[in-house]
Amino acid sequence: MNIELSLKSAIKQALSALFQVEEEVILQPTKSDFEGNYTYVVFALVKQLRKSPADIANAIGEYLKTNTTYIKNYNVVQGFLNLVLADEVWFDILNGILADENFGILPKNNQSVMVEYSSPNTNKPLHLGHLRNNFLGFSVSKILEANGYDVVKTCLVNDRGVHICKSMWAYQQFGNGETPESSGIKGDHLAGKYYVIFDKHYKSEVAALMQEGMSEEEAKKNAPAIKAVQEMLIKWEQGDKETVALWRKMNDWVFAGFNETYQKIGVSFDKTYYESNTYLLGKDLVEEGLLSGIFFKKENGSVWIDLKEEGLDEKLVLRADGTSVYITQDLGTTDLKFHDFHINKAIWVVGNEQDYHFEVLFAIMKKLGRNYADGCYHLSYGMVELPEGKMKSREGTVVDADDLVDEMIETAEVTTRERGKIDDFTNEDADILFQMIALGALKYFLLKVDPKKKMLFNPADSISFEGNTGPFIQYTHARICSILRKASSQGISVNSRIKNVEIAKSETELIFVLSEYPNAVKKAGDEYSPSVIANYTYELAKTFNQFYAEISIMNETDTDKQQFRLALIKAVSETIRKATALLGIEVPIRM
RNA sequence: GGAUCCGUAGCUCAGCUGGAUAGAGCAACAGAUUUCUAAUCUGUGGGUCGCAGGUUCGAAUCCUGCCGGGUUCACCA
Repeated sequence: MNIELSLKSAIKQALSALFQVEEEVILQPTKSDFEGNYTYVVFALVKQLRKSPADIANAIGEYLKTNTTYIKNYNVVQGFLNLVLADEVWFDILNGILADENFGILPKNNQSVMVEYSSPNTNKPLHLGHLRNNFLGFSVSKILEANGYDVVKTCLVNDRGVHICKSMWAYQQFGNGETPESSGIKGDHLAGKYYVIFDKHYKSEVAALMQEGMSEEEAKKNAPAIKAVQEMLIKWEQGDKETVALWRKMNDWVFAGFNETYQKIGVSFDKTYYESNTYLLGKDLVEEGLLSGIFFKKENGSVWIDLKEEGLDEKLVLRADGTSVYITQDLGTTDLKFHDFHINKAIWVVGNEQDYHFEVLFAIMKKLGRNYADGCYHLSYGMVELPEGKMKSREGTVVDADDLVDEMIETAEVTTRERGKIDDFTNEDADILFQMIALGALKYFLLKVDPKKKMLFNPADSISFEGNTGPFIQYTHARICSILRKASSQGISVNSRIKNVEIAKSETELIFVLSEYPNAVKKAGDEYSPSVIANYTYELAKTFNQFYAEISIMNETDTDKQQFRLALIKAVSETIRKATALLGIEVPIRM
């Protein structure tokens, strides 16, 4: 049963019967300082009914108490009607949750959505910012699935362009045939190494030219290294055998490196697009737009669109020389996505520095008459900053994803070993646990903050496993499993249907929080926000721990009470597991 | 300068579709373990919700202006 809906309709009925009014009923959880579970605010009715708030509230309360079975009691404070649910209701709710294998999974909505995330460049390894992106994308995919969508996870790899040629050229010049195997360096890091080497080399060339009297601007254009890279790009586009072979070789190293990282952090894709395949797309859309008069050509041959009516500006969609710009490609790939899959919506998980780009992209799609344009959404997330400021690759302040994960695993190991609770684990099981805790901590840390907001990554906080953290939630799950193991070892099984018993406040609170899980899933889906799930899960874990500190289960002599509590904590552990799964976090049965 | 996002406790963040005395975690301090995992729990202190107006019975929440900060405004991606 959904008590909230039942209550709402009962109140609606009361309003109609008592005052002959039709009103949308909004309920809120009662603040903990007051007695009650749900609160109805009556101020809005005062003017209309010309009665005092207290009179209205009392009348409704009395009506509910006599005409429904949900309400044990009520109290009125100012215009707030606080409703205390009848004991039976708690058992109904819990039985409903226990009987529903798919608790928190919304029915299929026959809609499908594509979530594009990660989308790395193949010239350097993943860093902390990518982790936020990957965790967000993966989690949002899971959340949308739980909201009834079919989800296609995609990754658009930026595997071509000037920046890729930079690492290629530097490797050609200074690589001496080094490979991941010969150097022991992970492929993506190896490519990144040469990207850095290029940058150094290029800078020294620029500096030398400036010494000779060239302006900085000129020097940057004329440095031999950058010219060589530009030539290389042209050769690549012409399909020059040697260039393409080098490109393929280095990209393969990078992909191998990325895959290793993806596997370790537990993200995956259903479909990978490569920009090397798609970068030419979009030109036919430019043609289309020109024909329909949505785009226009300037004297030099460049193609533009006027988006002033949309509150934007004029925007270039094709260069004078006929080559694509960034947005041209995106026009093409967007069409491709909707063509390849029968999707109703497409989501791009991309940092907020591209807000303008996506505004323009969607506006153009709409003008081109693509009826899917309204289903396009830019999940724009804020930057991850360090205590000393922004991450800057040039200043070496970038936090590398692989290094960070490894450090977290080490910390998890040290912290866990210290407690001495898993001394009997095999090394293999222990390693699985350390990784689970490390990633739980990291993912939770990055996901608990509203995606839209920029966030601070403080290394000291991120390795904390106490308080509002992933490991706290994992620990709570392990605690529950420990009790269930104890019950099982005593031959006590957990019934999936429980009897009504005397119930304590910490128990009703726990059931209340449990009952809100589907709301959290819905809200997280509507807002594309894993932080809603993270905050919910923390609330649930915290409420359980309060209950745990107060109420014993295995020492309970009343078997009905014990059964009730076992069923309750089982539901809690399962809900924790389901909720954390939506965040891409696993929970252990011991830790 | 235009556009856009943000500003809540010492720090990191919730709350923002208007509701009661603005909540958590960390840090500080004081307690709880012969009892199901103390990675836990209980308590104490800590706030002009950037500032000023406005709308309303009621504003952290909505509107306007200002102050402070981020991002963006390439024939780069």
